[in-house]
Amino acid sequence: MPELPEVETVARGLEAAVAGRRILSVTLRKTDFIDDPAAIERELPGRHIVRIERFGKFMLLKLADRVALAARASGGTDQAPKPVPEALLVHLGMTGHLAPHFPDEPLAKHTHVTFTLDDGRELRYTDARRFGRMAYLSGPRLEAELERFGADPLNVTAQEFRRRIGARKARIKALLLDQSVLRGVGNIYADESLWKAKIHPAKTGARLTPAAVEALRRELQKILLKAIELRGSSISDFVDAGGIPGDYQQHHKVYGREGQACFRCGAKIRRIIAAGRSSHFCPLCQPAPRVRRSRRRSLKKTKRNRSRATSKR
DNA sequence: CTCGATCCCTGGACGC
DNA sequence: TGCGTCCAGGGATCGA
Repeated sequence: MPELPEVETVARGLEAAVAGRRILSVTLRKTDFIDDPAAIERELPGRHIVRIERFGKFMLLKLADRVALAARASGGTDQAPKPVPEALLVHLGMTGHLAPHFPDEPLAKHTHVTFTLDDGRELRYTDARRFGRMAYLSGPRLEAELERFGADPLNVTAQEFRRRIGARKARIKALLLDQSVLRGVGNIYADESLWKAKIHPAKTGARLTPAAVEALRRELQKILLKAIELRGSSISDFVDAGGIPGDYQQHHKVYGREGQACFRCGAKIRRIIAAGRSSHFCPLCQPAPRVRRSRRRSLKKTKRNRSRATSKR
């Protein structure tokens, strides 16, 4: 499942493989994961991909600025029009792949988009579950879309991390997964960094000590960098733009290790659902937060459950 | 503001 | 072998 390190790996591979290429034509098949399919068919043919960047879990295929190209072609003008940023956003979801292929390679199952390139190759997007997303955006709409997301976990400062985490009443696991808090962290790296920082996933941000918050930031960054170095985790069918799996899954300490011994203390790794996702942790190294439940609240809950049960009949 | 529930989707694991 | 069932999960959305 592509998270920050996996997306970074694919983006780097695509940067090396297709940056500078021109898109000749677009073929769409299933389009229910595309924001505006007609815009892609209309805007992309003829455009140069200048570079590929990662933004959170998105890849941005930046397109050559039209105005600059037009100005250069006409030998310049008296005014200098402001360049309008344009990009194709690609989110790989759970099972998305974006990779160049030779046209004689058979079309893989679930290939939904093909970009024919000016060197004869095809950039193909396949996605079995179609949890991914694709969108062509430009100008203010592109900027507005990117503004929805939080800090890049690799660059976030201690101060900003503390501001985004330390004052929140939500569970730390939910905060790490919330893309408007941090962009790029998913379930694997959330669990791995919480284990390393010895923080229980159900602890709230506000109940973490400043030292714990900073430890989490540092461990998260170290883990993400190491995972990028190993070209990501291949736990389902993740492969990079060249079809090669990553190696970081061999370094997972808790993810997918339910019932196995903690590498630190030997206790059995447990799995709970937090923020609607399975969360793997060590019950000894990552002690559960003390639940301070008021009597009033527990009564309320009982009452509500009872009324819900009766309303069913 | 935060929560859980629900939906989207398909392949793979598992039980019989 | 083949069927049914459950589960995985990122993100949007809704109601509490």
